[in-house]
Amino acid sequence: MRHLGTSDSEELAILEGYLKEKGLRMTPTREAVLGVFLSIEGHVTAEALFEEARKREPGIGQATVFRTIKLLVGAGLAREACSGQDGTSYEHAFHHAHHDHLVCLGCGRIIEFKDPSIERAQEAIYRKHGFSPSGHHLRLEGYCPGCVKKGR
Amino acid sequence: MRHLGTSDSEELAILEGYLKEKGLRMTPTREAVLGVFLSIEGHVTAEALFEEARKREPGIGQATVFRTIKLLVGAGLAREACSGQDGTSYEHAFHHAHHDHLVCLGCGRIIEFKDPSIERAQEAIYRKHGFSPSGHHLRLEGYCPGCVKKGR
DNA sequence: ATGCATGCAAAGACTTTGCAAATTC
DNA sequence: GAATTTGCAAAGTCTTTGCATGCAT
Repeated sequence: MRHLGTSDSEELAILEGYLKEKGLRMTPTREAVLGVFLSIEGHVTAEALFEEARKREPGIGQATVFRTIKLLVGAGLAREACSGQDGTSYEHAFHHAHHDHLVCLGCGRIIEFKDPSIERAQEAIYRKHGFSPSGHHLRLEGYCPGCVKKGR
Repeated sequence: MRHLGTSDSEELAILEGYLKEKGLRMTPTREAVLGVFLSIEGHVTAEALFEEARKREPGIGQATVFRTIKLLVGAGLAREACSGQDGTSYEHAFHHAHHDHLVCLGCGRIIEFKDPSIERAQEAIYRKHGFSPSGHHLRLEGYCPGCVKKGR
């Protein structure tokens, strides 16, 4: 199996800390799933994570992947990105600047972006209503240039 | 069964036009599902729609509700709102000003708002990437003044 | 007559759960 | 050694599909 690189050691430490705090254990399987997750940029479905993880840990089961994803979310390393018809997909949540999504309804392409003026406007909304901010999701849907050209 | 009110006649006409265009037919069942959908403010899950529709058309089947929702979406009357663990929920898409949501994670309160500067910024994002806009979802999460005071 | 619509039940896709064996601390 | 983790398979959700019957045109 491939080992986690040094660049992943911080995430590994976070997961270990989270597990210890919960009285849970670090295992090779969990390390492998974390490694796969960190090696994939962008969004991963549980299915994709399972396929990749199986290359490193051939005997791994789907259930373990699902269980481990929940741990990663709990540890603040992963975040639910969106639920489509391929199931829920996840994205990096640590050392990964917050961004929003522009999704093509034609081909499924996802573009990540961050817009300061949107962020500022959101802060204003929170202030106006006296809310303490905790997080947000913005998803813009439409058709990309390619799909528009093809007639949706 | 309850009949559609005059205020719903515009939506009814839209659905009829859409169906005719597709070579499909308007039926009492479809009218009932539309009526139920229009009578529910906010978000509806397919399950809730089924339960309500069954009160008006006792023999209606789940499959018909699912099939009809897709027609409503196709006709531009409904829109997918979000997919959670209760399944996908839908909201009104016609004559229903677009709005975004500010959600309190403490008490579940939902405040609807609309912010012109956010809308403008979103249009700019679409233009910048050459996308043809189709819709968006913005959900701001946090804690409302009351919950903050109570210590989350 | 032709073909769409419906309800039922079966199938499908995605996720969770139960359990005995293996592994970790 | 005690308790957690794992893989497998079964069960659970939510949604879609197949099909015979019923209706509309």
